[in-house]
Amino acid sequence: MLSKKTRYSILAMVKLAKEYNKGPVLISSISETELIPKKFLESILLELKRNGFVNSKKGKGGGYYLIKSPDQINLADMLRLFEGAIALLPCAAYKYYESCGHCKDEQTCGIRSVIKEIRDETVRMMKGFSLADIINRENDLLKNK
Amino acid sequence: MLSKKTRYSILAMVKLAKEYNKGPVLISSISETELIPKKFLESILLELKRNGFVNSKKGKGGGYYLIKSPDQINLADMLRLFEGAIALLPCAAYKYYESCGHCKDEQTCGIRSVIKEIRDETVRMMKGFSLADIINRENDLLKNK
DNA sequence: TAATAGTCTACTTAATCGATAGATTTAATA
DNA sequence: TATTAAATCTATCGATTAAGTAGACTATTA
Repeated sequence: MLSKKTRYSILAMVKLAKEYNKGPVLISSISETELIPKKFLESILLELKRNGFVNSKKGKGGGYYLIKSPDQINLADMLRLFEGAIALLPCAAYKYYESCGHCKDEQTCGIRSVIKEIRDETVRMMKGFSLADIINRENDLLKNK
Repeated sequence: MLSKKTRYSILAMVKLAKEYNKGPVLISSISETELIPKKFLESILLELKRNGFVNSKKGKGGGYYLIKSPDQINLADMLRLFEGAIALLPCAAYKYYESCGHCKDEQTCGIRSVIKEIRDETVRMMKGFSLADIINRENDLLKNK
């Protein structure tokens, strides 16, 4: 299950994607519409900024905004930031690889092998979902209602 | 990432699967070959027993053994025991459903919709991997080495 | 009945999660 | 230039969970 931090970051990013190219969005505006504790959201947005997802403008008329276009940001990127590895085991991860410290030979470990297979498919799916896809999905669901 | 508890339980179950129909296996034997702290392993096996995965025999010649055959126990079942929901969001879970408390209308929430899609595929994959599959995989990897 | 092996209760310790408070810096505008 | 609006930084906090340990107890069987 995703942490609140990750959930909040996704909610915030989708919100910013909806306001893409419409100027900066206030923290307090995101906080209110998405029901996220303001102070907590501040720290999340700051981290998103440090990692190149968003940018901000200080002072009057300031706020946060997406740097890249909504179809250039996918779920896999966002999850990795706050959750770390996508794989279920460290020995099956690429970007966050670590030995599990249990099996004698990683190359022939059956557990690792199947977990890797799951990981590969999960990453493939997550990369296939961008912020733009999520917004389109929402519009489709509204239409067919 | 899976908790140590879950990892240890998978290691222990695979071990028991390898010894299926060969009589009870000692906690200390599992602890030693799989490098799992004994006391911690005790509590894990107890929980696996309470949940119908294994059974035990006390006294001399005792130990733990699988109840069901290794091809009848899959990854999804095992993960759910110690990790809870497989879905990344509570609103996308079946067996552990909870409202997320953020969107106005769950039926048209784009985030939930894509997370559900990922969940469905993940569960499908996990159900496809049994303890027997993991052991077969290991044998295949050894053969092709 | 002695030895063996699982079971139960109760801790402990460290890390992480979720969140808040308050002071500071930056920028726009009146 | 003073005022105000925003983001930023530092620091801390309480609650929960993860990981693991200790030790007494119970059941089995040779």
